[in-house]
Amino acid sequence: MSASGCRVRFAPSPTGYLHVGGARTALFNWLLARRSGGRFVLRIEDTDRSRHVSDSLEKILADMRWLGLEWDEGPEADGGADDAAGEGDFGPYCQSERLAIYQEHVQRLIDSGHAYYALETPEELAAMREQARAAKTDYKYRRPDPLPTAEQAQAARDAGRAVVVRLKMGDTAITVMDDILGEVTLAADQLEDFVIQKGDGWPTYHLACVVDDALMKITHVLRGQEHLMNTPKHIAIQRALGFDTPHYAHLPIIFNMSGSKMSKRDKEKALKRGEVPPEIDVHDFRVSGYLPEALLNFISLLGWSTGDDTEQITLDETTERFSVEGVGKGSAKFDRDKLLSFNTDWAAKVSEDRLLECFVDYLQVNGSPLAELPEATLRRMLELCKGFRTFPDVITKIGFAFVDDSAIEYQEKAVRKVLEKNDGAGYAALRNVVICLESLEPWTASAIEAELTKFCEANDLKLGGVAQPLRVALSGGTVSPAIFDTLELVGRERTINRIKQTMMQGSEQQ
RNA sequence: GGCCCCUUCGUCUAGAGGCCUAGGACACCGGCUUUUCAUGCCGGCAACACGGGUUCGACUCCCGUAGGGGUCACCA
Repeated sequence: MSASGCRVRFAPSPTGYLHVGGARTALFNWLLARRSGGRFVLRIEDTDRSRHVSDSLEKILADMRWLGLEWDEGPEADGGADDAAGEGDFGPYCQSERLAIYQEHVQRLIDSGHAYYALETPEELAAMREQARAAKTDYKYRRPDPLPTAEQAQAARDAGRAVVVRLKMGDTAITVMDDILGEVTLAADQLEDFVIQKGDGWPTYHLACVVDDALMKITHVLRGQEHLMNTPKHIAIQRALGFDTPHYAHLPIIFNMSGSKMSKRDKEKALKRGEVPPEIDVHDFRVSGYLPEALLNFISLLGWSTGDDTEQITLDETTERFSVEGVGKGSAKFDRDKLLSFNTDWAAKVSEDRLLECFVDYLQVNGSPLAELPEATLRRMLELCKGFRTFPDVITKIGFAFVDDSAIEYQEKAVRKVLEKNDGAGYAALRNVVICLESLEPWTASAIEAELTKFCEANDLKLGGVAQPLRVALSGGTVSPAIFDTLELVGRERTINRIKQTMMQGSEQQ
């Protein structure tokens, strides 16, 4: 796209957390704005009060910020807006605060003969649809003739009936010029007079969206392909109102590996089956210990590619390379394995400071007491667990170092294999090594390494012969970071204590 | 069902008529490294949905078929 200074928008409905599909849409819009030196507008589409979920605006803003997709205009914008509200020059940016604007435009359409009052109730409409379905014919709303007058509409309202406003569709086909899909034409007989103002006086999505895009001077609309069939309606409204039509680009839809649409439903279903629910919302990935860098990078490659063999690139590099033309037409499946791989690589790649920052966020968002650990300790944990895939792996691997000695659970399998096998060779190793450890000075990884190496030579053991028993003694299982570092981190006192505790349990059983 | 969109390895994709013996990444399989678990390194398996055209030549262009998806609300 050669256009410069694109004004784009991301327009979520406040119905919960930000969905990954929405995040991809937000990202592409953000990318286009940054790439063209334009503005990224965040607009909240909350015209349906019945669907409103409390807190969801805050949640969406938090998710956007976590991803690093800052918006220039919109609620709590930090784009340096100089208007009173600090949101931007074309606010308000929540549709719930723009009712008068919509009603004014609806009135204009009525006055100009482009729209009319319609008196059918939802029940009547549903019955007509049902009738058509039973007769196996296509239902299409038929424009009343003559049209209800303003007086009739008022009389209906006075009688307690809700009155809607519909837009008159012309009798010519409408062609969408899509920057990804090309020309898409919808024949005139496929278009019907649709509702632009609901019975409660609020605009429908179509009207609000078009009016806002025009008033907010949006030049490019990037949205999901599920909106493709809405676009002719939007173009019709634009024409009736005398607005310019922005560029449109409909992004391919993101699916599950199973081929179904990714939805919150998946979480409920998994829960019902007693499975771990899959991450669907951005917040889910945050809680599961993914890095924003990895999620963003992975998501950017859903429907778009760098054009060469490079895949792992920063947001800045993505911005440099991104173009709407480079977006593919086909839908994409969300491959969690690949995301996991990306996360592993990003965790190994970002700076220590950044990794620490993300780790702390992970711990906090999960309400973990480990969040209170000294920074140096958290850094050490991260360093010892290098190669981890997501943050929970770190806890799994080294979390035992931060619990009470009495909380260690000894895994039966590990005890049998590492301690009891060969006439209790593991116990024997522990019994002997604990003596060396008790007097070792200083208690550092290198000193421990020297001591254990010496110990192995003296006892004709391989390192594993003592490292594994120590692992079981300290953690209850067979997995930990390098044994010397682990001992250092756990500390002498607790190391000795856990070894003795292990031996005691062993002798009880014998 | 009507309309619309889509179709390269299992998955994400590169490919814009000869560069293709179709490239990369994830997954998978095998090997190496290793005190455990990971990580890392090396190697391997694996695709142009099908059928017609057009062309000296089609993964690339056209038509059809099949399959997948979207949409048909006073929800966005």
